[in-house]
Amino acid sequence: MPPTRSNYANLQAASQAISQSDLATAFITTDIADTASAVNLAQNLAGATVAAQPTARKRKAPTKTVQEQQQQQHQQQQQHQQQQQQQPVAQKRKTRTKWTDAETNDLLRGCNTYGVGNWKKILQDPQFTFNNRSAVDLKDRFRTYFPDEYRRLYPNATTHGGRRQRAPLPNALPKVNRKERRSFTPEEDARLLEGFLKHGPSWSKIQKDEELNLFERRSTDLRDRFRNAFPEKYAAAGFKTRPKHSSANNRQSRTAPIETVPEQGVSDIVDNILNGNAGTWGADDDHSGALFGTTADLVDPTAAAGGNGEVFYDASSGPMTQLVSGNENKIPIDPKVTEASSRRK
DNA sequence: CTAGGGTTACCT
DNA sequence: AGGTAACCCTAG
Repeated sequence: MPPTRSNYANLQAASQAISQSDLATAFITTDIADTASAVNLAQNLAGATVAAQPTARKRKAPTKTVQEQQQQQHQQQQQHQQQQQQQPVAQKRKTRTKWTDAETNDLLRGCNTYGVGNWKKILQDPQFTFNNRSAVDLKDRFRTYFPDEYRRLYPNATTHGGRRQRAPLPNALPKVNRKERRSFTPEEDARLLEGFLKHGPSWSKIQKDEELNLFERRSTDLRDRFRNAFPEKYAAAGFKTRPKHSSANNRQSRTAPIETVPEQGVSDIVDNILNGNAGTWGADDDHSGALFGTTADLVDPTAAAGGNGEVFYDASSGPMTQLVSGNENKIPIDPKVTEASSRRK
């Protein structure tokens, strides 16, 4: 159905009615001083008021009590009065800003860390940078950029992605983008250890702990480093340490650094914890047998991320196939609800 | 807060 | 002029 057409007609009609005051308002309410932008804004203002009217939402009307209906009616009346009084205090539409590859890459990394759907967390994580985006923007970007994945993850969605197979865009996200190696300093190691004793294997918490000042490192890097620098403590905590080296590959010389994160996923960590293999940090004083305070702690999302910051994006096998479907433990839709609902004593 | 439907700016 | 990416709105 094309409501667009009627709205567009309305918009056109309304645009012609743009007054000088509208333009003036546009100038006042924006910092943009060029006429074109102001006109554009004015058009938006005019269009918005008109378009809002005839656009009947198909969404099911929620069952409201009579009292609620009256309240709503009252609110609408107030709104109406306000609109009539102080004319065009309208809400201007946010100016359109194209998503950069870097942003998209961060979005993906965020999904790796927190799981698809935790947009707020991704947005707030300081290790990711976005250009004035909201959590909804992140969701929208994911939905438009990975329609197939979105549809698979959210089968109830009937728009935005059921449509058309998205153009590949494969090279927009180079798999590599490997950061330059920065060796851990002894000071960093010390603080890392301190953080572990304080928070346990909640690498994201350690990363965010301001006192530890490990901001520059990603949570996964902290985990990798800890496993490498304190293997015995890592093992004592119930995690699998890395084998000395992989056998066949000769490239892995003696000084070979940790190259990739092993297959250990969230469930492994949770299992270890559930089995009581965990270490003695954070002495569960008042947490009802839990070694950590919250479920989120158990399901440390950092464990879900891949190694070395590489985004799980494989153009050859389709967007994010590994990310979302290769291993559910690696990239849960929502870490909170995926694991750890199993009883833990 | 997110999911999901709807809207519109921008590009070709 | 149509398609699409980046927005908005709002139920739950």
